[in-house]
Amino acid sequence: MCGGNSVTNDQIADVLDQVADLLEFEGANPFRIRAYRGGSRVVRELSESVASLVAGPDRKLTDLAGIGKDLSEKIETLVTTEGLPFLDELLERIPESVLSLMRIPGLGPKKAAVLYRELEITTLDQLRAACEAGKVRELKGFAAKTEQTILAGIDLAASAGERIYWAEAEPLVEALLQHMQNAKGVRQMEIAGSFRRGRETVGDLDLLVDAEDSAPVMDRFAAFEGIAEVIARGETKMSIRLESGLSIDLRVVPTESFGAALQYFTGSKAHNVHLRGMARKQQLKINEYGVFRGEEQIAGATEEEVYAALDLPRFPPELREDRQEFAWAADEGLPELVTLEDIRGDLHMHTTATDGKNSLEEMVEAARERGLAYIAITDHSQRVTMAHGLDPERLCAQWERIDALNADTEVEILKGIECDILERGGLDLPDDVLAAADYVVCSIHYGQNQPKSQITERLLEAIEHPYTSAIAHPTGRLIGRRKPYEVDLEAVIQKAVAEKKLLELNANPARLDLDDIACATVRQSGGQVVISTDAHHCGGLDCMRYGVLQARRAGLTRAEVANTRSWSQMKRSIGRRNS
DNA sequence: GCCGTTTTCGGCCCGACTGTTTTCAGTCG
Repeated sequence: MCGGNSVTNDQIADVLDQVADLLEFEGANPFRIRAYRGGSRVVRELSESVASLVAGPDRKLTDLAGIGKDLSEKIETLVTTEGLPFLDELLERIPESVLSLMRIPGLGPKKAAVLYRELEITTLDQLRAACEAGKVRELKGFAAKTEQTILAGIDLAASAGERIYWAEAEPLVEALLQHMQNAKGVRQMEIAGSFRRGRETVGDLDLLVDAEDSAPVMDRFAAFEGIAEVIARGETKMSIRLESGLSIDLRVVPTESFGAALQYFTGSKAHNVHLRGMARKQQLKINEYGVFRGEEQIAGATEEEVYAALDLPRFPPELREDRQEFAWAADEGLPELVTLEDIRGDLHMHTTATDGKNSLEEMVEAARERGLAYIAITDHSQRVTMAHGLDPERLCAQWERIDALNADTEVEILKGIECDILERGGLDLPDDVLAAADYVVCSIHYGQNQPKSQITERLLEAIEHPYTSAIAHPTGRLIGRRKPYEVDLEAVIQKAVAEKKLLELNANPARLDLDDIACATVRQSGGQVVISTDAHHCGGLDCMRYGVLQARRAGLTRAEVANTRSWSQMKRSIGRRNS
């Protein structure tokens, strides 16, 4: 196993993005810029480490679509020397801080370059001063209005690019749809964009409306609560910004184009670029109004129609990232993604015995209301003193209550424990206690500052332990506000697959601890994920849908999510020694 | 800079809106 502090995929991708930004600022060939951005995306979304790919003899970087001779050489340089001379050359010509100018809405590379060239502006503070002195309006291509826009945008630039959690956007989306329902002449309405694709976070919202007349729809849109400004308003398109800083785009389209527009505005951009490239090869053209052969529109009213015109299935929005979906469509067909209805049990939750807010009985009742067939009660173990973790005696007392409850409830209650992985390694409860549990999920709460190799070793040992069922928080993202611990996730995933133990995808929307890329890795290696809520109160059980959304983005099917099966089926497939 | 079952050169998704313009470039999604 290769350890050490090798360059991560994210770090490589960041460098490629920075090169793209700088090239853009220099006015380089837009397709060259796109190539760098494309390369960045490929690296960032790759489920294996680029560093190990470079080190290994069997595969080449150029095998990856979008990575050619030049990019592969630059990436290899990055991996082996941890630097990139080409980036250094660019930074000699352009101060890094000018890139912050491009974060101002409406200020792109061309205008930013003019500001730098003519006024030697390199920072937002200098730009503000120049605007206030009226120097900017004197530049060619600028005028008083632009100067005003820039000045107003400088404050926004500080927070630009901030994304909100999908779960935070959800109530806003519902309020917006509710509000827009009363607009005159609305025939269909849908939120598109990254929200529809179920991304963990969303940067803005895209509302698509099918209506005969756009004016009343736009008037209604302008009256949405919390609106700070109308950024633009045309015949078919309107943009607003809320006081919270979030912007919402509205598009009004005719019925015969609604499907094409929905497809177009759902994205992702990379998915659409790929799709349009395919269309071009078939002498077709796709835009937000439909699919066209010459002048003739051959599809557009529904998404099914648009995709069918290209001989493609309607991709679930969660898959539209130009990862593998087109290859799947061409070969074995799209996976049938797991749904919330498939989920039969929740295997991680807490009660008032430790740090939960509701009693055992209340959690069972809440699970019954949500139609779950089984749940595991997994309070903390004794080491977690802050949460009043359970020692063997208290745990056994809880299990007696569970036995009694199981006698007359339709929800099967499993005797579980969230057993701590100790700082020195090993588990927090004796083997004879763990052997008597139905379900043991292990996690790290202490010693998170240890070196990566040591944390990894602790997790690997826990996976190997005969009485464990699953590992919670394998990426270390879940640990409060503190910095997540560092871990060799690939090694953990490989081990879990080999030992037939489960990796938990936590459904907490703000702290998903297996991202879609990690899930995809589990999927590719033939492993199993368990989606759990880690609920600390009854309402927390509702989070299951966020976990399902994340699993769908990773392309996970019903069969690849363990808790879609009955408990008796599921426990047979876990490589845990039976007591 | 990437890519190729028409191509190793010449393409590369496509349209709306704004502001500064005398017909369009820049920006955005």
